[in-house]
Amino acid sequence: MAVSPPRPKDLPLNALRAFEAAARLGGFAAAAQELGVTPGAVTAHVKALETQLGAALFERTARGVELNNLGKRVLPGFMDAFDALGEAVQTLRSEAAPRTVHVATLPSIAQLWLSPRLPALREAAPGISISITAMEQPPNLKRAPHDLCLFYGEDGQGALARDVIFPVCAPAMAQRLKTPADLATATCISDAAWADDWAAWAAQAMPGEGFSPRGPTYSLYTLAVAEAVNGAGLMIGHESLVSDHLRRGELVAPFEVRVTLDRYLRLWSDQPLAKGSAAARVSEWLRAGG
Amino acid sequence: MAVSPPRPKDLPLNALRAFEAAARLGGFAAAAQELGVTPGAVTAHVKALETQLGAALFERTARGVELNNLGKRVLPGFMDAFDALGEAVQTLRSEAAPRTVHVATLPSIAQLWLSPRLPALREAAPGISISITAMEQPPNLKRAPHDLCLFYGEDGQGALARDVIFPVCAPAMAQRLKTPADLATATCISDAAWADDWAAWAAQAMPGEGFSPRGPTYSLYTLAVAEAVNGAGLMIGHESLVSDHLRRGELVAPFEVRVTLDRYLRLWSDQPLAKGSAAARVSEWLRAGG
DNA sequence: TCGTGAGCCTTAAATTTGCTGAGCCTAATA
DNA sequence: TATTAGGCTCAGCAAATTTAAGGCTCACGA
Repeated sequence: MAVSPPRPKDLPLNALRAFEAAARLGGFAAAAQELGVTPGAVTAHVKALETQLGAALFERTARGVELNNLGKRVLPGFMDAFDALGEAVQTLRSEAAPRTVHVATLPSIAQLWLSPRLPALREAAPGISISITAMEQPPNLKRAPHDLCLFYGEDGQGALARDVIFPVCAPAMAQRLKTPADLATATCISDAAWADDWAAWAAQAMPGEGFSPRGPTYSLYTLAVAEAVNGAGLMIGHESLVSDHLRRGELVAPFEVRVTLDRYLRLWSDQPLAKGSAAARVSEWLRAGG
Repeated sequence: MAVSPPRPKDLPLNALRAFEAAARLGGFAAAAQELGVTPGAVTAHVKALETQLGAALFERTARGVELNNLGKRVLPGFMDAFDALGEAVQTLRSEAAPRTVHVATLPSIAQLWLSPRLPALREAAPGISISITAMEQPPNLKRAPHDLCLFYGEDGQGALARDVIFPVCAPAMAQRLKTPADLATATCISDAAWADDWAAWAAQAMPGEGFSPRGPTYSLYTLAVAEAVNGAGLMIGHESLVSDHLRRGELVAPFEVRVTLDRYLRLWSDQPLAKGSAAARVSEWLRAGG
């Protein structure tokens, strides 16, 4: 009933986006990651929103947050709205920079698979500029500013190659390794993100032996590859990522057994790519095998 | 081709909203008003957006700005997206505060028409809290946080009353006024926003005389009414706004001629009001004549 | 059952970002 | 030539974000 101040400010846009992300992803930390901010910022946004509304949207438990009834009722509307906004932004981006393609991919794929193909790609598609963003998790293409995603995934949709793994090492070291049993005395490098690789391979190569690798763990696969080349030990090679090193002889596969995982190197986009667009041309070129 | 920084920030939301508002309304100043910020902030937002895109969205002329081709192509997508977002926000507001109704109206209507009805409305609808925001122009209900708009307008949709005007003054002064010709020697108060009222009335009451009022102009109609009650002069009364003063005898209409304008006191909302919602109940009560 | 560790949110202070408000500039109007 | 309307610039200040520390549970193992 009060006469409000001259400028009744609308609900803050960024707070609404924070709410939508947190609600959709089921937590403030996940939302913070998607939005590229810290969890504290999400906390502040949601709290500001709830204060301004005079009603809570989440139930706080020490184990995280959960949408309450009000939040559940309004979430779909916001998801649709932000989806529409994301599409408009994608359109804007591609119309504003029609000759630029943004690719999101794993750091290891970026360096070991994509980077070696770029010179030929630039030659095949002159005038197209390719920007690569390395990240650990595939982004939500409806929200993030990327045209193409290139990641490993269970889904076969848009697969470029099956994920095939096998131990690799420097040629000098391979001479001492005759059978998988020789691994017991060798240094086995692990990658933090793909910690299960050794076990997955050993399950087929040395069934029933419960192998667990002993050796250093690197957080960057690329670093592990460099160390293996230097003779620091064996590591699990992903065919797509080490084929260049194998061809050049910097790495060799000392054992016969290759394990095909239920996982694919996938290249995908959100909306169907506009025919003839830069993103479509890059995608086709990569699919055609470079 | 460069590997981007870890957090490729998306396009800033507020800048997109500024662009959408400026594009839709055809100027930065208008957008600034709708958004409740200064034009300088809109300038900065749009510039930031254009810089980040690497492409202009507006053509700058000294006479204002105009959308360029790129802007024209992407505007519809953003209008749809922000419309959807506005609807989601409206839903959120009404679900979060189901017993509150936000009304946007002219300051004069707020004080002279709405305010006198509020006590009875509160009694008829206990538990509903009514918040009134006074503004000169009807807000865009798709964007502004209001449930109901109450303004004069040409459109008859949702009309509560026709706009009928006629001179009014304090009773003491009325005794000296026998015919409209006596206006020549009287003080005729004008309202800045309704500067044409005297001419519109005179055109019918004193045809062919080219009457133009001499006397002070007030920017607030309510203030003009108070001055008229004090005997400061005659003013044009709008029937809906001065009927209470006439009934109480604080003002009288010295002449017979009443002019019915092609204008209505209108009450409207954006989305159809949910049956039984607080806004719907208030709207019905006001339409029923209080 | 009790510690211990990990995950997740919150808080407070420091920093960065963005807003305002007054003045300047340009072009169209009178 | 004066005036008006609209957008731009920049110094000073307010608001949002980060950073770092803290608290609260759950899950695990003794």
